[in-house]
Amino acid sequence: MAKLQAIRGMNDILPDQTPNWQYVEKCFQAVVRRYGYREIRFPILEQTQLFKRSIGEVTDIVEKEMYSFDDRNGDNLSLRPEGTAGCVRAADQHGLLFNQQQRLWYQGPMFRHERPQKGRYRQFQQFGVEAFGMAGPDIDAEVIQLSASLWQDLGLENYLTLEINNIGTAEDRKRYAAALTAFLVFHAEELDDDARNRSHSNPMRVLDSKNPDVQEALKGAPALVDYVSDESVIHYSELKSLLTQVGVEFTESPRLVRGLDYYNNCVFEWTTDSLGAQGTVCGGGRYDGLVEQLGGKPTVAAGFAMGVERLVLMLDSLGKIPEATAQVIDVYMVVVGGQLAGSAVLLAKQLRQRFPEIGLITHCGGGKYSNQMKRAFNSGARLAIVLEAESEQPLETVKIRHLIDSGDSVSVEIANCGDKLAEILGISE
RNA sequence: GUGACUGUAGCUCAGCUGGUAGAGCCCUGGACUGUGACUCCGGUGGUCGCGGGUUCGAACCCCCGUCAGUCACCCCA
Repeated sequence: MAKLQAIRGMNDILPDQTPNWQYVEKCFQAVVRRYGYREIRFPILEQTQLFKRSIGEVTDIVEKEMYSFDDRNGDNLSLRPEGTAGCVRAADQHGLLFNQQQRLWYQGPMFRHERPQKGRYRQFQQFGVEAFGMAGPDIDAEVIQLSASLWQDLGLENYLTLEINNIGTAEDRKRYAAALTAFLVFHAEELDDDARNRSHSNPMRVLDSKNPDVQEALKGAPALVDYVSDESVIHYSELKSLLTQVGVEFTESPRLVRGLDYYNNCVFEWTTDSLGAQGTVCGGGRYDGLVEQLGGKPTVAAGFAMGVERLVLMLDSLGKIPEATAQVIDVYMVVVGGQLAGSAVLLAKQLRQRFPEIGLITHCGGGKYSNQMKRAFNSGARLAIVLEAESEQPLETVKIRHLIDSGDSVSVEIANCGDKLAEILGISE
């Protein structure tokens, strides 16, 4: 019988790696707290319709990457491929949006059926923030600044670059898309199949094609800038001014087009060249029309999401994860002789009650002294408490041995073990 | 979804032109050591990703399929 294995593209994160994740999570939570964002949690499963209506019917995500299925009631459900749609649905359903401002954050797994690759998995973890009810460019700037704060805390500020672009309003893009389609149809012979197919369905996606021939053909194509309304232009230039004032560097990328339909006005991406082909670590922008599109009252919004796997990969390869994040044990209790098991569990219980912060492993499974000591050293503990019977008499003393500093050991009466431990570990009660 | 490369013990790898597998580390037993780590001796562990085909016989420098990984395309976080 073949061994069962994890679903392709869905990874187990093992104990050696989890401290790295906890480190990133801790940093992220510290930053969002600093900016006054509150956590929201919403289901991993939603009606497929939610994603079709928000992300867009003709996007790659909806067309070929969603995990969709009929449940036992015959409802068509999908594992969420991103967080914004569910966040909007949840916030609106519970009346958090109408006539209000909200700063929200979330974290959790997303699912897309893509071919796995470094930094791209079928189940992947995202952090995101969404801000509702604020129309000005100041909230756009805040959201971007928040992400920049995180890079600073993680020590990544020199490894990520910010690209921004103004994609105008939905109306602007409708007019632009028409003009672009006309251009692409005229130049159809110079395009590749992929570009040709998109000329009608999603012409703006053709713009960021990596095919040099396509890029060559695009010379002379109508520019989005010329179709963007004055209002958008002003909003965008105010955002740029704010970013400059706050010291967030950026480059403008006229070709930056996000793959989800709900974005409008300013969009942005943080990218790195240290992750190979999956260079985008964080992306977002404004989505003023989405709430209404999903049936809510018109509510402006902006937000972003970042890929945690990519961040962890980056931090790991750059050596930016502090040593101290790994979980360590403080005390390893060595128990030689089966008749001491009762004394051991009792002492351990008392110590754990008295020092709730320390980590204490009691050796289980018996074995001779030398092997237990070996485990004690390998555990990384600072101290070993040694319970060893000298005779048939009840145990009166234990040894406390330094494992890291000196190797010295002291004998203490079992009743005074806690006091001695507090003294050595410098715990004040 | 497309292409290229890769897949041998828990880990890192070796295996000459086809004849049914080895090393180091790890783990473990013992010796030694004033009770772990040095040194010495011994041991566990692999139907060579899986399934077929070619061959008297393939881990193999043969073929096909399949699964998985890596990288690129694509996509996006």
